[in-house]
Amino acid sequence: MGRPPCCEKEGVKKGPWTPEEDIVLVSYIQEHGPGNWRAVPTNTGLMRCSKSCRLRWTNYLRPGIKRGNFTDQEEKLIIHLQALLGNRWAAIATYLPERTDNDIKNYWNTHLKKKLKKLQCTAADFTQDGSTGTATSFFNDHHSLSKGQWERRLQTDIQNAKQALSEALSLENRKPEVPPFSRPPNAYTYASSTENISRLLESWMKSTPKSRSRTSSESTTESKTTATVEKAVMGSDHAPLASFRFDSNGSREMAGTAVAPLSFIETWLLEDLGNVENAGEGEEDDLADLPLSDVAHELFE
DNA sequence: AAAGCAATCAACCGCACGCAA
DNA sequence: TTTGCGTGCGGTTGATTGCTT
Repeated sequence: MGRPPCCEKEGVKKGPWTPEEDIVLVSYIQEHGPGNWRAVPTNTGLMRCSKSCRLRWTNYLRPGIKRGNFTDQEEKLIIHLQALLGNRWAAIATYLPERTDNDIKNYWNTHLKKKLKKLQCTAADFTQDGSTGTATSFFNDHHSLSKGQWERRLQTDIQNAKQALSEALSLENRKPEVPPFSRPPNAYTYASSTENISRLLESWMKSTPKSRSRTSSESTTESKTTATVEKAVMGSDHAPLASFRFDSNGSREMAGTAVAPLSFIETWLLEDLGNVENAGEGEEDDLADLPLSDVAHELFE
């Protein structure tokens, strides 16, 4: 009884993906579109679990993924949304379409948690001093409540967020543009995948043999890998577009790539954060001074 | 230069959910 | 209604990298 494993454990490769495997996966998805992941290892010959293939695609190879340092705005948005939604990383990631839930989760666990903890200590110090430091309000808002009150409030927050999200989505649905990730598979372009892999290969090749262990076959093929990727991904019936992002009112421009238009709630959050940012100095204190619940109640009631 | 430690992040694991038969 | 499958999600792990001593 019980569910069978998603794949046979024996003969399944684990660990980091090689560029060659990435090529195979991207080429396959380029042809068939994402989905039906169980069939991917069988049809591609990849010795990978279907889940592993899906994860590799969604977290790394998928078009439009931005990697690298989080901007101040992104950071604040994550903090804001985490306070509102809790550890619902997938939901949070919908407001940062260029970041994966995994990325956000990692960033939260490695950077933001510590940062907020530090802030919490600072806030406690402020409170003890009898001052009304800005960092206190957020934490007082949540921590002074009893557990039951806090949970009810959280439920309300979640409800509000859901409502806001559906409103935002309905607003976006009226626009001709459709977010890239909600497009049917055939509407995807894979230029960004090429860029992703090229970037990946570049960094991979830049690393010294000392810093990165690899097989001899990998090292002999690396010089031609980038070209192979380009060929594999670009040399197909799917004409690679320069960008799958859109440029319209409210969109952002990043590294020459137009970014999807801001949703209603995202705009609101960023505006709010912008105000906080401009309100004065002591950014870290201001960070924690986001009256989430109250604003949400006022805004969405 | 080398060893030890901490930080980071890609990837894995297991559970939950939705849907079709 | 039940069952099985495919997929999504969040927590956790472990390899790698960078920093400190």
